[in-house]
Amino acid sequence: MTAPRGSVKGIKGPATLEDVAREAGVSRALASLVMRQKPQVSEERRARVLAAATKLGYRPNAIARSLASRRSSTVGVLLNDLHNPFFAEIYDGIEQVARRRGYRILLSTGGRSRAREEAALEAFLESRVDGLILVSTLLTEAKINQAASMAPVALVSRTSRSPVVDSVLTDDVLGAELAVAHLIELGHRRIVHIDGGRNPGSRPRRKGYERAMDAAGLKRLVISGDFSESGGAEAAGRLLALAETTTAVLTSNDMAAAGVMDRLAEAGYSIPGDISVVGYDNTSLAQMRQVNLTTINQPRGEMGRLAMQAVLERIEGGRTKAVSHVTTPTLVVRGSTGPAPGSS
Amino acid sequence: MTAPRGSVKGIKGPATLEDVAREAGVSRALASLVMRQKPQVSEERRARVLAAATKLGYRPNAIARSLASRRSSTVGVLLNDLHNPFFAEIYDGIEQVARRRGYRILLSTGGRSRAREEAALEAFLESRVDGLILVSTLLTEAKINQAASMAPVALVSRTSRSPVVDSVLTDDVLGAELAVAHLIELGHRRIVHIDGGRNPGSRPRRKGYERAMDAAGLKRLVISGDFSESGGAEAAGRLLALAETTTAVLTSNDMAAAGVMDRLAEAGYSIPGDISVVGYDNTSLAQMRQVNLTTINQPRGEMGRLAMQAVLERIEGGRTKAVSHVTTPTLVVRGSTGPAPGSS
DNA sequence: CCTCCTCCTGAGAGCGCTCTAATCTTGCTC
DNA sequence: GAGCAAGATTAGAGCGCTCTCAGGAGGAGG
Repeated sequence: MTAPRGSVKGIKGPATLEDVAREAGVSRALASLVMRQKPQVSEERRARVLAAATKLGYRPNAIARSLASRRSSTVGVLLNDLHNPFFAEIYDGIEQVARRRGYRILLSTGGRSRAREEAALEAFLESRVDGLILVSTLLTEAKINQAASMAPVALVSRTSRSPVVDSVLTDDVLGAELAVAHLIELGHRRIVHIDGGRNPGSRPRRKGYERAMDAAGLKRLVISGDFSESGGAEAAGRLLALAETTTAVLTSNDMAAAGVMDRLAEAGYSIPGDISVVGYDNTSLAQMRQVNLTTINQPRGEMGRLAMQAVLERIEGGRTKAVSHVTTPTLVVRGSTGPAPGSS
Repeated sequence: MTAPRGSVKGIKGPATLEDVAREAGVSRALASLVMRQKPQVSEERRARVLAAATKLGYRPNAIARSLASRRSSTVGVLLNDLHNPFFAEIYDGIEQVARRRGYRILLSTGGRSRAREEAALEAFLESRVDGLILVSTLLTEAKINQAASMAPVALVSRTSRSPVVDSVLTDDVLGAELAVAHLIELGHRRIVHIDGGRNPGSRPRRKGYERAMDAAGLKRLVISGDFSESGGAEAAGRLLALAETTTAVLTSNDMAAAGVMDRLAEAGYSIPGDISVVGYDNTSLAQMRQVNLTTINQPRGEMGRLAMQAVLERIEGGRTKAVSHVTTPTLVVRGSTGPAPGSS
């Protein structure tokens, strides 16, 4: 038994506003006003239209609505990696605001590939999203600016010199400094930084490390890595091969830190007995007791919320001046850091 | 300096197909044929249209296209929890097929709340998605069937008696049996199951546990839990309070297993020395050396791919008979399981 | 009882594109 | 060179909705 679709004659799709209006005995325009909850409709008519809509199982066609109103009420969100729990919480913040304000979210992932991010961006633009949130994107400035000429853009965890793009970031220089200060306080002197390669956010973290090390008069050593577990493990391998005596490692994200810890443990080092490890992001991963990682927290939910709000301010509020929200990172001490060996 | 949008007169938006056609000196219909890569167009005209499109920076309006063609080329994907890495990989599989076949994905998360899932479903339907993939959804059969009357639906990790809905699942009964068999082989006799509460997939896993225990003539003990770390920890707490002597715990997902391990370790038990723990899903979490969890693998990427293919078969192939793909789980032995204490 | 205002209501013109049906070209055949 | 099939191109009618605007219904004021 197939469910009867729509109403009266022949093969008709879902009920349209026209059908509802006819059923209620009013004009299509009036029915439209009711569906959009406009005030200038008499209670009696409103009730009649609503009843008709329910009777016919009417469901507004968002596509037609978008075409006619020239607004899609949709914001495109581009995450570069769904697997990183860091992004899930940013998404939560975005989603929360979107839901409250009646916006839909079109989500895409770049899969850590620039080409795929470009394709996703193009798809967003074709879908005529009203706004765009690019999280830790790999896109070039040029592409971002081009997109910004079509719809408001907010960047998360990525800076931009563009005057037409909003951004939400954490003071990563400070974050890294916090981490290094913590290690120094624990007596560490040989502190290595495994950086995040070309990922956005990687550079300021390295800079914070360098600045803090310089300020303390300590020798810097940076090993290149990336934002993944395997990248961290691989970098740790290279660190071990250097035969440098190191007592602490600052990584540039938690996943990389987990990889580093793996590799070090495998090589027989005890953490934090022999080597202390600090991550970055305070993802759910770091919070797990088995990982128990000292790390730098970024207020992710808040960041997502700020980004969505920034976009909405441009869409609905007409703001045109770029804003940049810089949130403050905090140090979260857990079990992966301890006194430097030999320092009483 | 604001970027000039579109072309000629006044405040015009982005270039339209009409503009392109005019620029190329052909009809709108012809330009449309070119944009849709239809073959019946002479090379000369095709090139002219393409050149005009490039010149004007034309970008097809997906909304207008959807309205006119009555297909959105979009599939809605509802994940119930973005934080569970299990879902990220299913999404990868879905996305991979979607990309290859030219479909967009509209993603929503239910946030583990049925009300929010219902709202998300409604939004999908209003957006006139061509198909729907519900992953481990909390939605009622009635809602699912109603949705299925509007667009093809595929369920992942959730069964349905409905004859109009496709489903992709893992043989969870077998999975749990595999886990129990493994534990028995290691000499365990007192094996407790911490189940997944009302989450889809939880029931067959419990059934597999019960069946395997019965078959071995062992006493069953099920403690209710859920699919989260905190739920696992909490259930482990209740297990400890029972003062039962237990040597092995089978949880119903990896996150819960991590919570269980936390709680047990905190209570002074060594894993797997005193108690063995088995998870379920083989998420990236289980693979981490720090967690190193013996677990049951589900072919997630494959499951996502199958779901997307099933939906496409209905959209494009016109299939109407329901299919149900059952994938085979496998046991992945890691460090969280070992011989039962006392069994040589 | 008529005018002016304030509210409502309904007609109609699109939004940018697809798609069917009709028209126009060509290239062949005989 | 007429006749015609096959291929290339175009006109035109929507898809379902929003939105502007003219016009109608009441009520207050004169």
